[in-house]
Amino acid sequence: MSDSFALEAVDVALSPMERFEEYLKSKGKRITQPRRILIEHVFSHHEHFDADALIDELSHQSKGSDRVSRPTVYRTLNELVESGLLRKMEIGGRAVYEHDYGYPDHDHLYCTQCQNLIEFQSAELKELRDQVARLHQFRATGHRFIINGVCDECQKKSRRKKRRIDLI
Amino acid sequence: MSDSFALEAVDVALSPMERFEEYLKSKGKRITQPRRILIEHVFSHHEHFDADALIDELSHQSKGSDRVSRPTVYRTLNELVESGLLRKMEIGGRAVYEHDYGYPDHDHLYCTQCQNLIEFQSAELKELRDQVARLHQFRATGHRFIINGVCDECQKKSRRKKRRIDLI
DNA sequence: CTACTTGCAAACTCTTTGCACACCA
DNA sequence: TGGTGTGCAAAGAGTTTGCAAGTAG
Repeated sequence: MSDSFALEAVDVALSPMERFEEYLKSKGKRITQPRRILIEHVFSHHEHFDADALIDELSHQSKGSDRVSRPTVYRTLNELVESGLLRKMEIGGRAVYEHDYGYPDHDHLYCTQCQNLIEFQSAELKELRDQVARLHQFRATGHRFIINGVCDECQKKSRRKKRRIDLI
Repeated sequence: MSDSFALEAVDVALSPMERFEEYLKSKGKRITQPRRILIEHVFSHHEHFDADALIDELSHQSKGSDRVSRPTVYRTLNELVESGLLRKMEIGGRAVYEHDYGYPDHDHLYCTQCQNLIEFQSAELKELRDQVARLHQFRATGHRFIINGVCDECQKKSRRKKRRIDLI
């Protein structure tokens, strides 16, 4: 899954690993090898991903040293979300994760053809959100805004295909 | 699940049942008893609901005359979405449906405490959406905007509870 | 040492599908 | 009558859980 890399990373004092260790300590949890492997892996790429991809990469590989089991992948993903390192969203019935820590707030364009998520930022949206919330005496803690449609790439592909058909 | 009823229904020429019959005919599908029961039931209340609620109400009841089986509930829900009568959204991993036909476009505030969906309309949001899409050469076909947080009701409840604890 | 973690297998939830019978047009 | 639709049971996808063995602190 390739993404748009238009957004700049935010400067953060601690690395994701360090931040996760803080979180674990604060909860009386332990810094274990599987947790280390998983977070290392997750923060080495900057993409949207789902649990299945992670399981393919970490669990299905036969070499034993840096293998992480399916349940541990799920358990750790939940911890990463709870600790604020990852953001989780549901698209088409499955959970999709992305970096949250060290990454600016943003929303997404979702191409229903190629399934790509394109990120964008909008200050106006945040204002609009708070304005709506205020109007309803609602204490907003977050939001999810996804614009569905067809990305530039896929539109071009469709046009090319259509032209080919027209020639017949 | 009780909702806010702030939104006015839009005038439509055909009843949902009639509209669905049109759709079925156009697809060479048949107007059957289970489909009639389901749509009648769905459009008699004006609430957000999930497949499970419908199955409880239509499938688990033992009396045989207006019973609809689980698979037929799912099959018909998909047809209702495809025909434009219902809108489907995913919240917390499960599908939630609401009336689309004869109901204005809107978005939602989602209370993470009581799970209620509160509807709101915003023309600005639509403009914002189209503006963002244009900027990315994206052909927008729809969007989903959900503001998460705590509704007025639940904030009041929390405050009452907090006060009781403070008194101890 | 002791409580927290892991991996395995199995359970669970939600949704879809194969198939024989039923039914609408 | 012929093709659709239905209900049943069972399969699937995605995720969680119980438990015995392993390991961090």
